[in-house]
Amino acid sequence: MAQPMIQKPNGTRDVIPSQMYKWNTVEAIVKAQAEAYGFKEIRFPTFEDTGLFVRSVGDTTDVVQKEMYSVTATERTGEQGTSYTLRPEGTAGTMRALIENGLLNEGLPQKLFYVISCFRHEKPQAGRLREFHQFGVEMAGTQDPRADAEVIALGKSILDMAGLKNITLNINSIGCPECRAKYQQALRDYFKPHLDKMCDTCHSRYEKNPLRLLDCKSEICSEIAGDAPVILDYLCEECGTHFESLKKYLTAMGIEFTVNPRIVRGLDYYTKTVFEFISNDIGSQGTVCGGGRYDGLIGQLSGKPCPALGFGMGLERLILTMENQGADFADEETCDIYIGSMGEAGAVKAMQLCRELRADGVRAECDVVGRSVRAQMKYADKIGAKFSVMIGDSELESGTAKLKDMQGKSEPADITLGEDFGSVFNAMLIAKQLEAEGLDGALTELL
RNA sequence: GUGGGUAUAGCGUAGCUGGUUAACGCGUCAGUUUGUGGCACUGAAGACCGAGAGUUCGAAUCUCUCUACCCACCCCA
Repeated sequence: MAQPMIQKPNGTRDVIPSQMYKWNTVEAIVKAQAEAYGFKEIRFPTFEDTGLFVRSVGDTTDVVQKEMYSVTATERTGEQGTSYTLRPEGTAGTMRALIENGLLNEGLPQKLFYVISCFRHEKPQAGRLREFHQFGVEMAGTQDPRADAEVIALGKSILDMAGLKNITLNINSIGCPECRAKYQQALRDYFKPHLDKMCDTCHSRYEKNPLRLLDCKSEICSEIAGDAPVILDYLCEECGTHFESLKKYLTAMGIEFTVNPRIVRGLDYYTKTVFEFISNDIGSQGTVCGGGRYDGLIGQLSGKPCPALGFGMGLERLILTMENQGADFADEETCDIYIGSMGEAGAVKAMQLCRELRADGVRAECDVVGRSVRAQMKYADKIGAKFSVMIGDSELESGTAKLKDMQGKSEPADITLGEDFGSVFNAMLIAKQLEAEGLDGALTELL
């Protein structure tokens, strides 16, 4: 009896070769834009000490309370009692690495970005996976609202480069710990007389996190929340001017936004600015990019206060939005030349030529199956080879072969199989690329 | 954790008033006279019809249980 096939864990995804171009497209966009804004790539462990996430994300948050994949090291590993957790987000690890490597001593602001996978034990649905991929940026060492505007602008640039439409930017300020405390009290005072009408989860929100009362989707609760006090009215002077400045800079950069006092975010470390880029094209999990300022986090982790901010962008959600909107992805490069063969001597020559071409960076393939000439040509067509050449006894004898352009209709050109094969072929390849880009005419004119 | 939906070859589907070897398209592989692709044609491989029980002479088709996946709540990227 065959054992049942083992399947991928719930909430994970394979990316098969035919889909890889989508990932390559978004990763290229994301990296290019991050670098354009002066951010440097950083890498850090996939798992960290559990305490790092508990302390930064917050021990009352859903992420920490019920969504972390944690293991406790056993005696066997010699680390008995140490608990490790697969990272549920990127900010905590980045900040830990920043502090641990002394980067805050190197000139501020530190501007970092990363492309990572994150893990949360949630029930999967559209745009939500247990292992998901995130592009993130973090800027540390400035409390200036220009930094907030820059970070938001980077997010906007990426979404624009990806060709996304109908993305709304929501911004809000949730203030510093002082003004937030006052606001939370005001919220409790407001909701208290309505509590008996409200849903169960809102009751626990009332106790644990009153800000969450604002975005309950139940009809009654949201109706009550409609007239609730607004945080912006409770901001202290500093937080208020910070927010006003941010809006001014965003406007100056031509970035449209909506002030949405309802966006709150569920990670404890946020202060002042919070924002989300939201799409309506990917189901209920519409936040493609979300982030904000977390001025207290570094101080909490290291003892040395340092303002910082950043965002995370869900790459699956980004790709999903692009797919649903019919956005363009970059084409993958295909085989440059397929060198087919007949007979043992031809096959050997084909292998030799392939090796030479590959040393020059040419994508060259030859038959490794032992197929008929016809079948080899079919294969060359299927893999999208730009050129093909067939080598048999007669070609070896004459020293020349027919180089066929697989896309064009022109007659095959003669090409010698000698030492200049590589350079001659490269010239053909470049000419073809220029033609494809419509530059051949311009080049002729230049010459 | 709570709801709803779906489960037939690699993919997409048909078959669902129970009845012989489960069909079709795409894809894959091979071939269509001697050494050249894209079209067309021929053929082949590939499914114990999600799993397990039950009803029945007989079930992919009816009943029950389970599992997986999808969608939504919650929360977030």
